[in-house]
Amino acid sequence: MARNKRLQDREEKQKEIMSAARTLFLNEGYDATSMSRIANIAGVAPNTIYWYFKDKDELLVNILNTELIDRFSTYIELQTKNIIERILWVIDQFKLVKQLVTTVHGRLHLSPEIYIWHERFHILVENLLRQELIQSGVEEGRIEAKVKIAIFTVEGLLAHELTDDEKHAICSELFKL
Amino acid sequence: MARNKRLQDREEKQKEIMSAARTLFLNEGYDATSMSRIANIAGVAPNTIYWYFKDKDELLVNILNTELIDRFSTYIELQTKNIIERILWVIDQFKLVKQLVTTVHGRLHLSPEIYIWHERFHILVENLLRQELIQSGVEEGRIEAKVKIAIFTVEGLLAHELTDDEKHAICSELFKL
DNA sequence: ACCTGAACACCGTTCAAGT
DNA sequence: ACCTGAACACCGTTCAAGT
Repeated sequence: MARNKRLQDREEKQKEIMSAARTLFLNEGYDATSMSRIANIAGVAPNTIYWYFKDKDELLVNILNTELIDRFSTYIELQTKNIIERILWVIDQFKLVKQLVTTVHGRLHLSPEIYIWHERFHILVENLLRQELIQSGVEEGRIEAKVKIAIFTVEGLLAHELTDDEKHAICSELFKL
Repeated sequence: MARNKRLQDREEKQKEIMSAARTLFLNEGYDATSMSRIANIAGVAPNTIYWYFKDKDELLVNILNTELIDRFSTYIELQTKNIIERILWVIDQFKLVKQLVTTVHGRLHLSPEIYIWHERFHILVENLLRQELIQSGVEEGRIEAKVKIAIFTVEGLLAHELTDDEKHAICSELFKL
């Protein structure tokens, strides 16, 4: 199975590069992380990364996707807790990705890949919030506006440093009525 | 008045640089605008900018401040219209600055100047929204949470492209009850 | 197919040298 | 005081050349 061996090697190398990029992106931020540093940690030449990924943006989108899948699958197993606790959990989880929220917004109109990823992400989260709002008994006509307010608030809570008490008060207010 | 002449020249040159930077920052974005292009339009050598401004971030903060003062002073004269119209006006005004909202959030932790500016800006807008919410009769205990939700929503409306109807529905929902 | 050294066309910023 | 040319230490990315 030479074919499979090759494929496995390729995936492994890809994962090494992504893992190096992931830690750097999360700790230092996207702009502050150079391809050279990623390559250094992954143990390859800087231009080798371009064999596995089209460019820096595609590398970011790949990391965002695996990150999203990981968190989302554990979210599903959280249906026992109440709405506010679930939303707070989401915010807490995404604290790590906080740096990248701003990066994504900033690169929307520079990278088509990121634009598409962002659209998909919003639809996903909006569906999730809509379901939560329906379940908590918000009347039909107000749901769409409330969904938008909710997602903007979640983004705000990610972008700005607030205390746990403030976060809790805001989430309660969000799902009141 | 050689002294005054000098001062005037200095301010004029500063304004020329800021005006060049302003148009480029708003149209192309902060990162996409190089100091060379700014210098080119302002008619100076790239490094001359550093005689007038400490660095690119300080240049941005200066532009943000004059922009803020301009818009804010006309906002004061808007007290006749109702709350929703006033907020929609704010969002419409800041559409131009949209690009820079993301930039500011992205550079918060890279530049102390921008960090301080952002804090001041938030306090200003929060005071404004708090006043609006008090006037529309929101009960004491819920005001602080509602203020945060309102400011996050305004930021969200700036960062994301929505239709006028959606914007209106969201603002009405924000100031309901 | 996979990886690299060298190069390209940029950055923001500094500094010695000019006026 | 004001302005500049030249240089510095970077970027992300490309490409011809190797295995």
